[in-house]
Amino acid sequence: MSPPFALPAVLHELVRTHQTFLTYAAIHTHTLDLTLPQFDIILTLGNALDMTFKRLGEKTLITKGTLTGIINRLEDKGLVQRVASKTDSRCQILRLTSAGTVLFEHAVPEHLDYVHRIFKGYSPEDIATLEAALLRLRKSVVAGSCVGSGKLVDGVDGWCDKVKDVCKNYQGSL
Amino acid sequence: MSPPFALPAVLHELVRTHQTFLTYAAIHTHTLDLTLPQFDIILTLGNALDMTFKRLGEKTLITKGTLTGIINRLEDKGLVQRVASKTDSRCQILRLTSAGTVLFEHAVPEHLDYVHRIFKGYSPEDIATLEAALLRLRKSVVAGSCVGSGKLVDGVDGWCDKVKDVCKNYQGSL
DNA sequence: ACTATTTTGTTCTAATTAGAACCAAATAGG
DNA sequence: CCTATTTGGTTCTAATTAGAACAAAATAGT
Repeated sequence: MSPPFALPAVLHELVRTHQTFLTYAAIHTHTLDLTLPQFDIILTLGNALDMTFKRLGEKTLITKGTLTGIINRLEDKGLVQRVASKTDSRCQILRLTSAGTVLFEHAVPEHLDYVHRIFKGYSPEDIATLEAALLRLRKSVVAGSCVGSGKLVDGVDGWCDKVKDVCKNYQGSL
Repeated sequence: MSPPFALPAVLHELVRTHQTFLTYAAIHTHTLDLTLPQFDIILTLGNALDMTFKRLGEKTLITKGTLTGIINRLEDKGLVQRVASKTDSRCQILRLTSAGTVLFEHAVPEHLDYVHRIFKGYSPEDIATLEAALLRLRKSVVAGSCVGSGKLVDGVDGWCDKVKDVCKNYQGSL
């Protein structure tokens, strides 16, 4: 029986599906002695040149305070290096080391094969429909943020901007 | 341009939609000086009697090591109390205090109104379709776990059981 | 009745999360 | 050219995450 006060079942399912996926994906990355965020960064750096912290944060959705710590740990593992930018003294360029590149070339195709198993019974249309449904939901969350004056309750400003910031457009992989 | 190695865009969208929803939901719970996991526990305890740690962990998908810490902090806030079980000395029964009940009665309807804004433009069919699609994805993740012998690579056992454990059936709210 | 196994919640650890405060560098504006 | 503002990355904080190890209690099996 449904309790008298409950979040919509669809949101519960969103959280649960997300958690199940993370658990599944982490099982493989743990065999590489990497956490999911660490692997995500290796994947992102392997696909681009001259990545700054700012760009990496945008692509991986990791906030900058957190990102500094993760990069430190990847540096300690010898997989990532920081290079000072020649054009902006505030910036550092992040690159995979030789070991990081070797890991990228071996582990990423393996991981993608592993992840693609999820969609064994899906048609391309099924995948496109699900992706569109999720995008719609994400846009609705942002739209929900913007109802009214932008204030949820008296005294709480800026929440519309905050959700939009998370939702901001960007290109790139997970 | 799509990078040569990337996770399926639909999974990227799942992660992003989930994060956007959490950010949105947290904006409201922060006005109550509660984090999302804390609020989730208040919501769950307010809807049930005689909740044990085990049952609460199952309903909220919070692992037990984490749950102990969150309950401690809610106890410190005077919102939750532990009561020894009369039937099993290992167990403690978790209940909302008077203050916790007052908070539940005021804050939860407000939060549900806030969350329901997301679905302003959705028909009941839209919501049901999305929920079914997410459930299918979650089941596919579990099915992906079970391909082959249950071993991802040599030396890694039990991952099928691990994902199934996360995916285990249960009733209740988020 | 006894032994072996499982279960419940706690403690502990390493990593991540989000975000504020900070400082130096870059940019905007007059 | 100067002042004000914004930006990029670091440091710091509190909370959460996942999961192993543990001890005591309950259950299973003989």
